[in-house]
Amino acid sequence: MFRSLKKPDRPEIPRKTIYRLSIYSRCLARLRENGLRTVSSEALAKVAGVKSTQLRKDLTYFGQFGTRGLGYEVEELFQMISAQLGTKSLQPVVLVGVGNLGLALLSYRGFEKEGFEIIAAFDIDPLRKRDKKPDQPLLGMDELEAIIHDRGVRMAILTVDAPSAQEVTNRLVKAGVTGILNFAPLVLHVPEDVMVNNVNLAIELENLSYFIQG
Amino acid sequence: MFRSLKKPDRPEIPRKTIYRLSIYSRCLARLRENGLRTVSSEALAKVAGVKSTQLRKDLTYFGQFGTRGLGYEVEELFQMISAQLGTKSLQPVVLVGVGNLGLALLSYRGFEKEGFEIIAAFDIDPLRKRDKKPDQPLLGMDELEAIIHDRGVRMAILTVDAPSAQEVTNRLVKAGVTGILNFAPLVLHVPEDVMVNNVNLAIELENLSYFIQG
DNA sequence: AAATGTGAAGTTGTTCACAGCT
DNA sequence: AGCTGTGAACAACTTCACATTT
Repeated sequence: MFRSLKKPDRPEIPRKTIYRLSIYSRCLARLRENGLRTVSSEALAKVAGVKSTQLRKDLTYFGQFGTRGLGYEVEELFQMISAQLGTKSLQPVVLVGVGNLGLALLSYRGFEKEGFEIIAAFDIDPLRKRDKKPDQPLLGMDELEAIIHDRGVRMAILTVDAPSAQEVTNRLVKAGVTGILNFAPLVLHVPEDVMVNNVNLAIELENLSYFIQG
Repeated sequence: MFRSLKKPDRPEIPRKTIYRLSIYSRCLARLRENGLRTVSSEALAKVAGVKSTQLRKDLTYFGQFGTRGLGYEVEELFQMISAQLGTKSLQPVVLVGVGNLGLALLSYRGFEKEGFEIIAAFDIDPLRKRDKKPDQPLLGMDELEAIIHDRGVRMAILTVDAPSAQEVTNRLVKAGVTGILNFAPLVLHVPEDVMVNNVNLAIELENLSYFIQG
């Protein structure tokens, strides 16, 4: 993933720290399932794949949560991170562009578990025959604005093809969306107060390919 | 995306520069399609979503390619970047884990266009009924090592579920894979000379959600 | 005049070293 | 003794300022 046009909210906390918070949160959930009550920064850092000093530094942005000589309480730390990330309440999300990838994401159960609900999907041709009928309502583009307004949607997953991506983005932004997870392989231009996270699978592969020596 | 356990190959060139090279490459391809012969760093940077100084600095790691007062030749710069990224030859890739997401990636035409070919897919249950029959051979896990050896595969896309991800990774690494694009939501542990690029969609959403103000 | 190329300055993020609790 | 919390040192990356070329 790479990000474009940052919004400098809560500017003191590094972007990467927030990113790692999500990782810590998942690791803590696993530790908790395994019945662990406390964990040291060393141990948690290991499963999260970072250095222990980095983990401790990351946490200091939010306060002090550990007990010296002992470590952190798994449950308490998990709750703190959830609160910070705002993953305690379910967030409505729309998905635009129901091709292969969009369809796969609609049936991906991972989102719900993490506090997001795809409440509707939109496509230029909602009636086209697809491999599978999604569980979510599949609507035409003309209903986009109404649903976003009515449901107070602020986030969108964009899986349309490159040529229409900017135009759809403009509509999303106008309708009130301020966060876009973009799978289209191009750089979206958006106002400063809108945030775009890009996921470009071809670039990830290309990047791997370079570093493992072409 | 985030990266774990870097391999410091060609160490002088920043990781992020390589990442942006992929973006520039796509922008140049578009400009070329539109019939442009030359482009200034200012103009290219704009479509790539970066500052022009950054683009120029990125390019200096590889040499001098521009003409002062004029700009860059689109075709020449594109060729140079392709050569650097090693995207001129087709790379064989395997995909492991044919669930919803894996199936979608198998039909994603974007990879081939960018120089990667998924030559085979593997699943613990290749005969299970799926929404769609992939174009690539869908094989059982017992054939994994043989195919990797025979075809000289060095890269893998990992779309298995979290519990089996580490075990599958160990097999991939043992068989000779040195680059893994990991979609499983956990941190893989691999030897130093193996590179993992992680794509975690839930984390991307969570991250957006934080920055747009939970 | 217009644009590149680049050393130096600035900014951001990471790691060290160790003081300070329990 | 063991482990957290953190200022200070360090490293990586970005931007500036401007010399240089066409």
